[in-house]
Amino acid sequence: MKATYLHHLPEAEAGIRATGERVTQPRTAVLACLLASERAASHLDIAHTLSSHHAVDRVTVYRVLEWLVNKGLAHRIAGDDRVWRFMINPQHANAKPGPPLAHGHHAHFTCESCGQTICLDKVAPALDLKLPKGFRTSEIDLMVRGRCAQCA
Amino acid sequence: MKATYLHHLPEAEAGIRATGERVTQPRTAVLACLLASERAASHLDIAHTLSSHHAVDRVTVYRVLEWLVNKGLAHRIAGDDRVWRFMINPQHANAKPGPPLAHGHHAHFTCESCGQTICLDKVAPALDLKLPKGFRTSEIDLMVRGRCAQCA
DNA sequence: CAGCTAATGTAACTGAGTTGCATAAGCGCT
DNA sequence: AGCGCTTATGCAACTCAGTTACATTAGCTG
Repeated sequence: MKATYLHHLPEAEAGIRATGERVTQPRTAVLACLLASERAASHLDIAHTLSSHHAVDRVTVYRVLEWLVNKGLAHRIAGDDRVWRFMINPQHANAKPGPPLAHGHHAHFTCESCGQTICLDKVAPALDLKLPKGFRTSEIDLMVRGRCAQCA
Repeated sequence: MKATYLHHLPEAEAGIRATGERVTQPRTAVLACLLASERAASHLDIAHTLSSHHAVDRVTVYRVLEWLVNKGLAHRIAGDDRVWRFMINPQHANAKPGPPLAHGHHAHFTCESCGQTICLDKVAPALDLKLPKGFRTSEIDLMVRGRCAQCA
Protein backbone atom coordinates (compact mmCIF):
# COMPACT_ATOMS: atom_id res chain seq x y z
CA MET A 1 0.00 0.00 0.00
CA LYS A 2 2.99 2.34 -0.34
CA ALA A 3 3.22 5.02 -2.99
CA THR A 4 4.25 2.26 -5.39
CA TYR A 5 0.78 2.57 -6.79
CA LEU A 6 2.23 5.22 -9.06
CA HIS A 7 3.84 2.46 -11.13
CA HIS A 8 0.41 1.10 -11.89
CA LEU A 9 -1.00 4.36 -13.22
CA PRO A 10 -0.50 3.48 -16.91
CA GLU A 11 -2.10 0.07 -16.47
CA ALA A 12 -4.93 1.62 -14.52
CA GLU A 13 -5.50 4.22 -17.19
CA ALA A 14 -5.71 1.49 -19.81
CA GLY A 15 -8.18 -0.38 -17.67
CA ILE A 16 -10.43 2.64 -17.30
CA ARG A 17 -10.16 3.47 -20.98
CA ALA A 18 -11.21 -0.06 -21.86
CA THR A 19 -14.57 0.55 -20.24
CA GLY A 20 -15.36 3.26 -22.77
CA GLU A 21 -16.16 5.73 -20.02
CA ARG A 22 -14.36 8.88 -19.07
CA VAL A 23 -10.78 8.57 -17.97
CA THR A 24 -10.38 10.80 -14.96
CA GLN A 25 -7.62 11.40 -12.46
CA PRO A 26 -9.50 9.96 -9.49
CA ARG A 27 -10.57 6.82 -11.33
CA THR A 28 -7.08 6.18 -12.58
CA ALA A 29 -5.50 6.82 -9.21
CA VAL A 30 -7.93 4.64 -7.27
CA LEU A 31 -7.65 1.77 -9.70
CA ALA A 32 -3.86 2.01 -9.63
CA CYS A 33 -4.10 1.84 -5.89
CA LEU A 34 -6.09 -1.37 -6.05
CA LEU A 35 -3.73 -2.84 -8.60
CA ALA A 36 -0.82 -2.15 -6.29
CA SER A 37 -2.48 -3.73 -3.27
CA GLU A 38 -1.97 -7.35 -2.38
CA ARG A 39 -4.81 -7.30 0.04
CA ALA A 40 -8.33 -5.97 0.25
CA ALA A 41 -8.19 -2.23 0.80
CA SER A 42 -10.74 -0.20 2.70
CA HIS A 43 -11.89 3.20 1.61
CA LEU A 44 -9.67 4.66 4.30
CA ASP A 45 -6.62 2.73 3.15
CA ILE A 46 -7.10 4.07 -0.34
CA ALA A 47 -7.80 7.63 0.69
CA HIS A 48 -4.69 7.55 2.82
CA THR A 49 -2.51 6.09 0.12
CA LEU A 50 -3.68 8.64 -2.40
CA SER A 51 -3.37 11.61 -0.10
CA SER A 52 0.33 12.09 -0.72
CA HIS A 53 0.17 12.31 -4.51
CA HIS A 54 -3.42 12.93 -5.46
CA ALA A 55 -5.86 15.28 -3.76
CA VAL A 56 -8.99 13.23 -4.11
CA ASP A 57 -12.04 13.92 -2.02
CA ARG A 58 -13.32 11.11 0.17
CA VAL A 59 -16.73 11.18 -1.46
CA THR A 60 -15.12 10.77 -4.85
CA VAL A 61 -13.21 7.76 -3.60
CA TYR A 62 -16.49 6.21 -2.48
CA ARG A 63 -18.06 6.93 -5.83
CA VAL A 64 -15.13 5.66 -7.83
CA LEU A 65 -15.03 2.45 -5.85
CA GLU A 66 -18.71 1.87 -6.44
CA TRP A 67 -18.18 2.61 -10.11
CA LEU A 68 -15.31 0.15 -10.36
CA VAL A 69 -17.48 -2.53 -8.80
CA ASN A 70 -20.31 -1.79 -11.22
CA LYS A 71 -17.92 -1.99 -14.14
CA GLY A 72 -16.67 -5.34 -12.94
CA LEU A 73 -13.13 -4.10 -12.42
CA ALA A 74 -13.26 -4.67 -8.69
CA HIS A 75 -15.36 -6.40 -6.10
CA ARG A 76 -16.10 -5.60 -2.53
CA ILE A 77 -16.02 -7.66 0.62
CA ALA A 78 -18.04 -7.15 3.78
CA GLY A 79 -15.69 -7.22 6.74
CA ASP A 80 -16.43 -8.00 10.35
CA ASP A 81 -15.99 -4.33 11.21
CA ARG A 82 -18.79 -3.09 8.98
CA VAL A 83 -16.25 -1.65 6.56
CA TRP A 84 -16.19 -2.44 2.87
CA ARG A 85 -12.92 -3.60 1.45
CA PHE A 86 -12.09 -3.68 -2.21
CA MET A 87 -9.97 -5.75 -4.56
CA ILE A 88 -9.28 -5.72 -8.26
CA ASN A 89 -10.84 -8.55 -10.18
CA PRO A 90 -8.17 -10.85 -11.55
CA GLN A 91 -9.41 -10.75 -15.12
CA HIS A 92 -8.63 -7.09 -15.18
CA ALA A 93 -4.99 -7.75 -14.49
CA ASN A 94 -4.89 -9.88 -17.61
CA ALA A 95 -6.77 -7.19 -19.51
CA LYS A 96 -9.16 -9.82 -20.81
CA PRO A 97 -12.51 -8.37 -21.82
CA GLY A 98 -14.65 -11.39 -20.81
CA PRO A 99 -17.77 -11.19 -18.63
CA PRO A 100 -17.12 -9.45 -15.31
CA LEU A 101 -18.40 -12.15 -13.00
CA ALA A 102 -20.31 -14.81 -14.85
CA HIS A 103 -20.76 -17.05 -11.85
CA GLY A 104 -19.12 -15.47 -8.89
CA HIS A 105 -17.08 -17.64 -6.60
CA HIS A 106 -15.15 -15.45 -4.24
CA ALA A 107 -13.10 -16.85 -1.48
CA HIS A 108 -11.40 -14.63 1.05
CA PHE A 109 -9.30 -15.01 4.11
CA THR A 110 -9.39 -12.58 7.02
CA CYS A 111 -6.86 -12.66 9.82
CA GLU A 112 -8.59 -12.35 13.17
CA SER A 113 -5.50 -10.76 14.64
CA CYS A 114 -4.23 -8.14 12.19
CA GLY A 115 -7.42 -7.83 10.20
CA GLN A 116 -5.87 -8.12 6.77
CA THR A 117 -7.99 -9.71 4.09
CA ILE A 118 -6.63 -11.53 1.08
CA CYS A 119 -8.10 -13.36 -1.88
CA LEU A 120 -8.04 -17.14 -2.23
CA ASP A 121 -8.60 -17.57 -5.93
CA LYS A 122 -7.22 -21.07 -6.03
CA VAL A 123 -10.12 -22.50 -4.09
CA ALA A 124 -12.76 -24.11 -6.25
CA PRO A 125 -14.98 -25.50 -3.57
CA ALA A 126 -16.97 -28.51 -4.64
CA LEU A 127 -20.22 -27.47 -3.11
CA ASP A 128 -23.31 -29.55 -3.17
CA LEU A 129 -25.71 -26.95 -1.98
CA LYS A 130 -29.16 -28.06 -1.09
CA LEU A 131 -31.25 -24.95 -1.14
CA PRO A 132 -34.94 -24.96 -0.24
CA LYS A 133 -37.31 -25.52 -3.16
CA GLY A 134 -37.53 -22.68 -5.62
CA PHE A 135 -34.38 -20.94 -4.40
CA ARG A 136 -31.81 -20.01 -6.99
CA THR A 137 -28.14 -19.23 -6.57
CA SER A 138 -26.44 -16.38 -8.32
CA GLU A 139 -23.28 -15.95 -6.32
CA ILE A 140 -21.32 -17.65 -3.60
CA ASP A 141 -19.00 -15.98 -1.13
CA LEU A 142 -16.69 -17.94 1.04
CA MET A 143 -15.10 -16.24 4.02
CA VAL A 144 -12.41 -18.00 5.96
CA ARG A 145 -11.39 -16.58 9.31
CA GLY A 146 -8.21 -17.51 11.06
CA ARG A 147 -4.65 -16.36 11.56
CA CYS A 148 -2.19 -15.37 8.90
CA ALA A 149 1.42 -16.45 8.80
CA GLN A 150 2.69 -13.33 10.60
CA CYS A 151 0.13 -13.53 13.38
CA ALA A 152 0.12 -17.30 13.84
CA MET B 1 -41.55 -12.15 13.41
CA LYS B 2 -45.05 -11.51 14.72
CA ALA B 3 -45.87 -11.35 18.41
CA THR B 4 -45.72 -15.13 18.42
CA TYR B 5 -42.40 -14.71 20.10
CA LEU B 6 -44.37 -14.64 23.34
CA HIS B 7 -44.84 -18.40 23.06
CA HIS B 8 -41.11 -18.82 23.24
CA LEU B 9 -40.63 -16.85 26.44
CA PRO B 10 -40.47 -19.93 28.71
CA GLU B 11 -37.96 -21.65 26.47
CA ALA B 12 -35.95 -18.46 26.25
CA GLU B 13 -35.95 -18.07 30.00
CA ALA B 14 -34.65 -21.61 30.38
CA GLY B 15 -31.94 -20.89 27.86
CA ILE B 16 -30.79 -17.79 29.70
CA ARG B 17 -30.94 -19.55 33.04
CA ALA B 18 -28.77 -22.33 31.69
CA THR B 19 -25.93 -19.86 31.22
CA GLY B 20 -25.80 -19.23 34.95
CA GLU B 21 -26.05 -15.49 34.42
CA ARG B 22 -28.85 -13.17 35.40
CA VAL B 23 -32.23 -13.81 33.91
CA THR B 24 -33.59 -10.44 32.88
CA GLN B 25 -36.64 -9.30 30.95
CA PRO B 26 -34.69 -7.93 28.00
CA ARG B 27 -32.53 -11.02 27.65
CA THR B 28 -35.52 -13.31 27.79
CA ALA B 29 -37.54 -11.24 25.35
CA VAL B 30 -34.75 -10.88 22.80
CA LEU B 31 -33.90 -14.56 22.91
CA ALA B 32 -37.56 -15.48 22.54
CA CYS B 33 -37.66 -13.22 19.54
CA LEU B 34 -34.74 -15.03 17.95
CA LEU B 35 -36.28 -18.39 18.75
CA ALA B 36 -39.49 -17.33 17.01
CA SER B 37 -37.73 -16.09 13.91
CA GLU B 38 -37.19 -18.33 10.89
CA ARG B 39 -34.76 -15.93 9.38
CA ALA B 40 -31.88 -13.79 10.47
CA ALA B 41 -33.18 -10.76 12.32
CA SER B 42 -31.57 -7.36 12.41
CA HIS B 43 -31.41 -5.23 15.51
CA LEU B 44 -34.23 -3.16 14.03
CA ASP B 45 -36.41 -6.19 13.38
CA ILE B 46 -36.03 -7.25 16.98
CA ALA B 47 -36.56 -3.81 18.45
CA HIS B 48 -39.70 -3.47 16.36
CA THR B 49 -41.04 -6.87 17.31
CA LEU B 50 -40.47 -6.23 20.99
CA SER B 51 -41.92 -2.74 20.98
CA SER B 52 -45.52 -3.90 21.33
CA HIS B 53 -45.06 -6.04 24.43
CA HIS B 54 -41.75 -5.11 25.99
CA ALA B 55 -40.33 -1.64 26.38
CA VAL B 56 -36.67 -2.37 25.77
CA ASP B 57 -34.20 0.34 24.97
CA ARG B 58 -32.36 0.04 21.67
CA VAL B 59 -29.00 0.11 23.37
CA THR B 60 -30.07 -2.77 25.57
CA VAL B 61 -31.07 -4.75 22.51
CA TYR B 62 -27.60 -4.20 21.10
CA ARG B 63 -26.00 -5.27 24.33
CA VAL B 64 -28.20 -8.32 24.76
CA LEU B 65 -27.50 -9.45 21.22
CA GLU B 66 -23.79 -9.11 21.78
CA TRP B 67 -24.15 -10.99 25.03
CA LEU B 68 -26.08 -13.81 23.37
CA VAL B 69 -23.36 -14.13 20.75
CA ASN B 70 -20.67 -14.25 23.43
CA LYS B 71 -22.58 -16.92 25.30
CA GLY B 72 -22.85 -18.98 22.15
CA LEU B 73 -26.63 -18.83 22.07
CA ALA B 74 -26.70 -16.89 18.82
CA HIS B 75 -24.44 -15.90 15.99
CA ARG B 76 -24.32 -12.91 13.77
CA ILE B 77 -24.09 -12.47 10.05
CA ALA B 78 -22.67 -9.54 8.14
CA GLY B 79 -25.16 -8.47 5.53
CA ASP B 80 -24.58 -6.56 2.31
CA ASP B 81 -26.21 -3.51 3.86
CA ARG B 82 -23.71 -3.13 6.71
CA VAL B 83 -26.30 -4.38 9.16
CA TRP B 84 -25.74 -7.24 11.54
CA ARG B 85 -28.34 -9.95 11.55
CA PHE B 86 -28.75 -12.52 14.26
CA MET B 87 -29.89 -16.11 14.55
CA ILE B 88 -30.19 -18.61 17.38
CA ASN B 89 -27.63 -21.35 17.30
CA PRO B 90 -29.28 -24.70 16.63
CA GLN B 91 -27.73 -26.46 19.64
CA HIS B 92 -29.64 -24.10 21.85
CA ALA B 93 -32.96 -25.27 20.46
CA ASN B 94 -32.00 -28.77 21.57
CA ALA B 95 -30.87 -27.44 24.94
CA LYS B 96 -27.62 -29.36 24.62
CA PRO B 97 -24.84 -27.88 26.67
CA GLY B 98 -21.97 -28.83 24.32
CA PRO B 99 -19.31 -26.41 23.04
CA PRO B 100 -20.78 -23.26 21.51
CA LEU B 101 -19.05 -23.37 18.15
CA ALA B 102 -16.27 -25.89 18.15
CA HIS B 103 -15.45 -25.53 14.48
CA GLY B 104 -17.78 -23.00 12.95
CA HIS B 105 -19.29 -23.80 9.60
CA HIS B 106 -22.03 -21.34 8.91
CA ALA B 107 -23.87 -21.30 5.65
CA HIS B 108 -26.42 -18.64 4.87
CA PHE B 109 -28.60 -17.64 1.99
CA THR B 110 -29.57 -14.06 1.25
CA CYS B 111 -32.22 -13.14 -1.26
CA GLU B 112 -31.02 -10.32 -3.49
CA SER B 113 -34.57 -9.15 -3.99
CA CYS B 114 -36.31 -9.15 -0.61
CA GLY B 115 -33.17 -9.21 1.51
CA GLN B 116 -34.21 -12.04 3.81
CA THR B 117 -31.44 -14.21 5.16
CA ILE B 118 -31.88 -17.80 6.22
CA CYS B 119 -29.64 -20.52 7.55
CA LEU B 120 -28.49 -23.50 5.50
CA ASP B 121 -27.44 -25.95 8.16
CA LYS B 122 -27.73 -28.94 5.92
CA VAL B 123 -24.80 -27.92 3.81
CA ALA B 124 -21.59 -29.66 4.70
CA PRO B 125 -19.37 -28.24 2.02
CA ALA B 126 -16.50 -30.49 1.08
CA LEU B 127 -13.88 -27.81 1.00
CA ASP B 128 -10.33 -28.41 0.07
CA LEU B 129 -8.91 -25.10 1.08
CA LYS B 130 -5.39 -24.32 0.08
CA LEU B 131 -4.32 -21.49 2.30
CA PRO B 132 -0.93 -19.84 1.97
CA LYS B 133 1.81 -21.33 4.14
CA GLY B 134 1.46 -20.72 7.84
CA PHE B 135 -2.18 -19.65 7.64
CA ARG B 136 -4.60 -21.33 9.98
CA THR B 137 -8.35 -21.60 9.76
CA SER B 138 -10.62 -21.13 12.72
CA GLU B 139 -13.96 -20.54 11.09
CA ILE B 140 -15.61 -20.69 7.71
CA ASP B 141 -18.57 -18.66 6.56
CA LEU B 142 -20.41 -19.45 3.39
CA MET B 143 -22.75 -16.85 1.96
CA VAL B 144 -24.96 -17.75 -0.94
CA ARG B 145 -26.71 -14.95 -2.78
CA GLY B 146 -29.65 -15.49 -5.07
CA ARG B 147 -33.40 -15.40 -5.15
CA CYS B 148 -35.76 -17.05 -2.73
CA ALA B 149 -38.87 -18.98 -3.74
CA GLN B 150 -41.17 -15.96 -3.36
CA CYS B 151 -38.95 -13.62 -5.35
CA ALA B 152 -37.86 -16.08 -8.04
C1' DC C 1 -11.32 25.59 -28.69
C1' DA C 2 -16.43 25.83 -27.87
C1' DG C 3 -20.01 23.44 -25.72
C1' DC C 4 -22.25 19.64 -23.74
C1' DT C 5 -22.23 16.03 -20.46
C1' DA C 6 -20.67 13.63 -16.76
C1' DA C 7 -17.65 13.52 -12.82
C1' DT C 8 -15.74 16.00 -8.86
C1' DG C 9 -15.63 18.81 -4.47
C1' DT C 10 -18.01 20.59 -0.48
C1' DA C 11 -21.03 20.42 3.14
C1' DA C 12 -24.60 18.66 5.42
C1' DC C 13 -26.97 14.48 6.46
C1' DT C 14 -28.23 9.38 7.69
C1' DG C 15 -28.30 5.46 10.41
C1' DA C 16 -26.01 1.51 12.71
C1' DG C 17 -23.59 0.79 16.47
C1' DT C 18 -20.93 2.57 20.93
C1' DT C 19 -19.72 4.85 25.35
C1' DG C 20 -20.30 7.10 30.04
C1' DC C 21 -22.91 7.52 33.75
C1' DA C 22 -26.89 7.56 36.81
C1' DT C 23 -30.72 4.47 38.04
C1' DA C 24 -33.09 0.16 38.52
C1' DA C 25 -33.46 -4.75 38.68
C1' DG C 26 -31.42 -9.69 39.89
C1' DC C 27 -29.88 -12.52 43.14
C1' DG C 28 -27.76 -14.31 47.50
C1' DC C 29 -28.05 -14.05 52.33
C1' DT C 30 -30.28 -13.52 56.76
C1' DA D 1 -40.00 -10.88 53.21
C1' DG D 2 -36.26 -7.53 53.31
C1' DC D 3 -31.25 -5.85 53.04
C1' DG D 4 -27.33 -5.01 50.30
C1' DC D 5 -24.19 -5.99 46.77
C1' DT D 6 -23.52 -6.64 41.94
C1' DT D 7 -24.78 -6.28 37.34
C1' DA D 8 -27.85 -4.92 33.74
C1' DT D 9 -30.70 -1.28 31.93
C1' DG D 10 -32.11 3.39 30.27
C1' DC D 11 -30.79 7.67 28.64
C1' DA D 12 -28.19 11.01 26.20
C1' DA D 13 -24.61 12.15 23.64
C1' DC D 14 -21.24 10.49 20.50
C1' DT D 15 -18.55 8.05 16.51
C1' DC D 16 -17.85 6.81 12.07
C1' DA D 17 -18.75 4.62 7.41
C1' DG D 18 -21.24 5.73 3.85
C1' DT D 19 -24.84 8.83 1.21
C1' DT D 20 -27.24 12.86 -0.87
C1' DA D 21 -27.82 17.62 -2.90
C1' DC D 22 -26.03 20.94 -5.42
C1' DA D 23 -22.76 24.05 -7.39
C1' DT D 24 -18.34 23.73 -9.92
C1' DT D 25 -14.94 21.67 -12.83
C1' DA D 26 -12.90 18.62 -16.05
C1' DG D 27 -13.41 14.96 -20.23
C1' DC D 28 -14.63 14.23 -24.47
C1' DT D 29 -16.79 15.32 -29.15
C1' DG D 30 -17.13 18.02 -33.09
